[in-house]
Amino acid sequence: VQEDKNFSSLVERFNYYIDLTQDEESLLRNLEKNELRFKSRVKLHLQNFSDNLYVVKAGWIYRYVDLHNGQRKVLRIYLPGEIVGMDDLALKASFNDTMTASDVVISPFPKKSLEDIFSHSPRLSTLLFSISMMEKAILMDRIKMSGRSPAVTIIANFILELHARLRLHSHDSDFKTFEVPLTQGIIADTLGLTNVTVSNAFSQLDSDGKISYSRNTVTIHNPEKLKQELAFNDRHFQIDTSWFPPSKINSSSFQTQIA
Amino acid sequence: VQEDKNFSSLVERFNYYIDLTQDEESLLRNLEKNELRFKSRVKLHLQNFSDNLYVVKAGWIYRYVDLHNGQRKVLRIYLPGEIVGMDDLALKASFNDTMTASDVVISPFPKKSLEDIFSHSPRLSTLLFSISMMEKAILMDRIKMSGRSPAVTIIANFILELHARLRLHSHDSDFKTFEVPLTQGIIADTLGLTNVTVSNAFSQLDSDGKISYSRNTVTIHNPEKLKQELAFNDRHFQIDTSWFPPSKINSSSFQTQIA
DNA sequence: CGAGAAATTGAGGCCAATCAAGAAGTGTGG
DNA sequence: CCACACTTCTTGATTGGCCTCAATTTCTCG
Repeated sequence: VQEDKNFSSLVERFNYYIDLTQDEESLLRNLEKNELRFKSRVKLHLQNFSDNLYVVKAGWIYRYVDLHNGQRKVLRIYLPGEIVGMDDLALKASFNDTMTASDVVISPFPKKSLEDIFSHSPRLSTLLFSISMMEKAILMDRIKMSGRSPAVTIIANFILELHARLRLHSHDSDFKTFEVPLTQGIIADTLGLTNVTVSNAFSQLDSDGKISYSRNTVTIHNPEKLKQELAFNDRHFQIDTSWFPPSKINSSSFQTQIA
Repeated sequence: VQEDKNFSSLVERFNYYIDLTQDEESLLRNLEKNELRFKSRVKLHLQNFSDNLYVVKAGWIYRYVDLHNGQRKVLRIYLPGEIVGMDDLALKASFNDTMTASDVVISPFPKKSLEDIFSHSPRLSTLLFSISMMEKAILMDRIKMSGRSPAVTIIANFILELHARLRLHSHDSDFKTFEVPLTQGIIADTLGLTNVTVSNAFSQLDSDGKISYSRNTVTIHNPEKLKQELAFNDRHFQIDTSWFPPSKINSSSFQTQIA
């Protein structure tokens, strides 16, 4: 768990794509000025997501719904630097439940704070929009997979996606081992499979010498080779920033607002 | 096919959510000032989507990829008022193919034009962002479905989604019959099923008295009841606009730009 | 009217779900 | 440090639904 109070997971992530100006950085840091801490495997009884959003500073969080047939479906897993609630931004109310998968630190901020960004920084707005479009492309990749592909392929793709998302924050160029604080049951509910199938798939991937998984630690033995085999598209490294507006901040009232 | 040159499908759609000012309307109309027409069932050899986006003014379009195993996967179907290419906005290049499902009219505009919107109208930017987030929520609904649900349920949900999307443009309060210019093969490729399964599912839905499908015309006999049965979430009617910035247009250079 | 595309219907095989039981891992209090 | 309860993971046998292959009928449009 991150201990540095001044650390901003959003700034780290956004800085990956564009060089943030001081003003832009302030706008982002403004969203992470408060902190909440929670233990692992607890349900978050957050206020309605129509009022607040939550930046994940550290730890893993997931959102799910209970279906009428008794099954549970995990809709999305949130990693550090991602914003819980953004997906429901357009909705007036959300009926998803939220749980922590590990010890977490999150920063709540009111939806209204997004207005600051949209009103004052066209460039940040554009990046925020582009990141969301990228996440949409990833969702489409998942839909591309899910259509009756063999379970082993689905799981392998899922692991590759986690790998790609985590690598943004890793400074290790040979990044192939990471912790996944998820039970196989949660993974199953994410992918629309059963824990039995997930278990079998992992054994097979292991005996095929592709991915080993034990005690919540995953190792992809040859990430590049596996990506090629599965035609996996690593979306996270490529955002087209060529058409972005300049970084000038609109309106002179800005400085006073964030002060 | 829409014949009125001044008709803007974007304005119609956006006006559903907020009352557009004159300036905002001009910004949107600016995206639809050119027109291209294509016949049904043709492949669109458009310029790379990294440069241009396309507003669908009339007709249906779909994008797909050919998978290595010989299967085809339809990634998304575009209806009037939707923008082809927005999903790849963040990508530097896109390798999806595009086909028309019916006779279509589309309006190309350069990606740079989006910058105008982001730079000059925070309120439109926010709406554009919210609509994209709504589409993301819909994608998640599809993922929620696709996890090993019975084929009949998947198909029924798909039909309900089309119904909800089309209703935005229909002024019929008792909207239950509409044309779907898609073959069962295309539907199958959209949902990750086979044409055989789609056919069987439609027969069953028909004999259950829920949905009838013949000659590309769908009738949902009791939309509200079916929505309830399937716990279908109609996302399209509810966008939370409460936190939107005011409609003022930034920068005095705006009027000259769109003149 | 005729040819090609699309939809229907049927038989057989395969993969993941389900059900079930046992093993391994995790956390707690004595 | 161990004992105990609980969760998670593994392994096996059976079942069911969708895919595949294939033949026929219906639709569409020049």
